[in-house]
Amino acid sequence: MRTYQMTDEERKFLNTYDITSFDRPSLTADMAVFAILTENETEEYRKDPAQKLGILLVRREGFPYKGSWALPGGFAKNGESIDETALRELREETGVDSAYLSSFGMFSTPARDPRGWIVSEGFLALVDQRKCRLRAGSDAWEAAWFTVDIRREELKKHVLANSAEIITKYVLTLSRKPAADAQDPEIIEQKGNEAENRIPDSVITAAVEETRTFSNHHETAIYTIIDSDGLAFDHAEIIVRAFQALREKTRTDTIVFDLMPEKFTLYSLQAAYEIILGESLTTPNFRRKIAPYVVETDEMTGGAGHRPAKLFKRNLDTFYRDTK
Amino acid sequence: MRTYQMTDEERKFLNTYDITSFDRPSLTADMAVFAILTENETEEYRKDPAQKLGILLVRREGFPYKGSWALPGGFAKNGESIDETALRELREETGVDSAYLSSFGMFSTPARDPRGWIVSEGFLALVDQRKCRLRAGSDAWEAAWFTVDIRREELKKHVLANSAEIITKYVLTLSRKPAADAQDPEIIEQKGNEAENRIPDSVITAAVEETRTFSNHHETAIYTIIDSDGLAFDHAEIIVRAFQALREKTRTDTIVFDLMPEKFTLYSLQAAYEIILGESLTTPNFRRKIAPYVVETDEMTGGAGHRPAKLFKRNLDTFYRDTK
DNA sequence: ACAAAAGTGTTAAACTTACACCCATGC
DNA sequence: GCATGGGTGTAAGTTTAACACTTTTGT
Repeated sequence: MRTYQMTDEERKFLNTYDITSFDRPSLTADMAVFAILTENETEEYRKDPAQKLGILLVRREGFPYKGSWALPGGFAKNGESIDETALRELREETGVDSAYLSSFGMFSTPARDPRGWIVSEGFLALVDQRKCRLRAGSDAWEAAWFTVDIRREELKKHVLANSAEIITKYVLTLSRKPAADAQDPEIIEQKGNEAENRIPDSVITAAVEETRTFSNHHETAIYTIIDSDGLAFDHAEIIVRAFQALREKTRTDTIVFDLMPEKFTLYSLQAAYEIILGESLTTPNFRRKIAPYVVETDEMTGGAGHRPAKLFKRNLDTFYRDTK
Repeated sequence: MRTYQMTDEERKFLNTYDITSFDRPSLTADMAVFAILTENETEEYRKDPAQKLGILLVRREGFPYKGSWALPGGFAKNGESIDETALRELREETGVDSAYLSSFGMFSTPARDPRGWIVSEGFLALVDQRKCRLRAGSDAWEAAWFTVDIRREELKKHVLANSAEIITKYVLTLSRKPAADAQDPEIIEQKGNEAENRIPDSVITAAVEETRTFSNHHETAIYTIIDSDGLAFDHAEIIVRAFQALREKTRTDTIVFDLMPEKFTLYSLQAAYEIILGESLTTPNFRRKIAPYVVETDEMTGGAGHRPAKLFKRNLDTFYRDTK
């Protein structure tokens, strides 16, 4: 029971209160939807197809940044929470309505959108690519998976007695996943279009500079988009920050399972970790670490030019147990 | 260099684009400003004064929730980022302009504010109480420190084969810090007021229920305010979530230093950790752990009924070094 | 046969945890 | 003397990290 009681005086205040008389921003949810993409089969019968980190982008149909690729997302509606906005957008864009979803920060740099004052809450979404059914949303006429490659480069490290400045450059390379072939049921609805659009603008590059300043015992990070070729708005920055959030959460939580199909081999799970963390892990150690979070099934893989592997699934017991 | 070029067609679009024709929310930054409060001296000459976790609240001057206590905060202005809003509010409210400051999530439940569609970004701020100079902001006529006590209570744990529901109740008790006495320079400006306000409504209680649902391998947390006596809006929920963020960050980062004065004893640092984590730590182990983050000064405490302690300060070297 | 992935065991080093112990001070 | 906080050492237990090794498959 809420003990707050409204008085007549207050009721009168609220009736005459006009919130629209104050300047206020539009609010959007921008979605960084990650998945593990499986490269096309190689000819070598032994070698497993390579796995890559993928992100979902949509091509902008209208101004501004018409024709550029952007993160899926959309405006919040009155009467829904921002999480509901994010879930609605995810559903519209991928057809998936249950996925790992969490916000990782607000993007509100002045003039980040030429249309006016628009702030975005960034959301990290992890999906199993094979469950996605891409289709065009209201503001976009094409949705596609891009592989993500983020190269980190430390440009400058200035450490003084009681202040420091560390500049890091993130070089983003997003490559459009080779067009879905016939047997791939991924694309359901996609407006066929002019020849111009068939030209595969398959690689997007961008560079974001992160300036971390330490002074007065506090850290501030500022991001500047150095170069953004074919990516709309400040989405290059949002992608970098989303990837950082993904890496951070991968280290601390067991969220990688959300990128996997229900049943998976331990090797593919390890590969997913390695892709996100950007380092190779030693198999025995990795297995010991994830052992509590998986359970063996009685199914096996087969048909590859090597020893078959047991299929595992998530151990739900330890999933619930992590209640601090 | 930004390679995006605007066409005439796009310029025309933007000139006629009216962002105000869409429904949009007001945006505020709500600040959970934490500090370590030192209780009044005890009579026992040996015993050090107790330390408590404190939070800054302001009493609302206008409707709605007139007379209730609320988190400090305010509306974002066009032309500033939300972090700038937060820093501006912190400065206005405490006089502090350099502090640990980070956002911990958006609050956007429909109807959370009776004035209309208002969403808030929650900010965690950690300050050294002794550096604060409280004063009234534009919307509040009184600011005060409250000690924070959050009691956790697991109400229900329903774990099935592949779903679970865990309900936890957080009972909040906020006690106004005994009025500043003469030698305390904390309060600079404070509008003196009617006798009614002298009655010390010194204790605020509230209860928030957290429902964590696990289904489809995903976790969702929903917060419901069960009882909020004297706290405005959904601020009881924001305080609980801010405290969770504080505890989480205390475990992973070295943010506790931001609550401490420049020079401190290892015991007071340990006490700060214990207050936040809600558990007692063993001294030798604690010291080993924080040893890399502190450096000895040549100063000592004295005058208490026990052995004097060395004063330490933060080791800035390791502060910068944590660059992953 | 052999390359690629699947999978196990062993050991040293690092870190965590628990606990036992002594020191210095003001009254 | 003694309660209180200040401070150190040691040893057991656990976790992490590195590496060496065997197994199974399709061509």
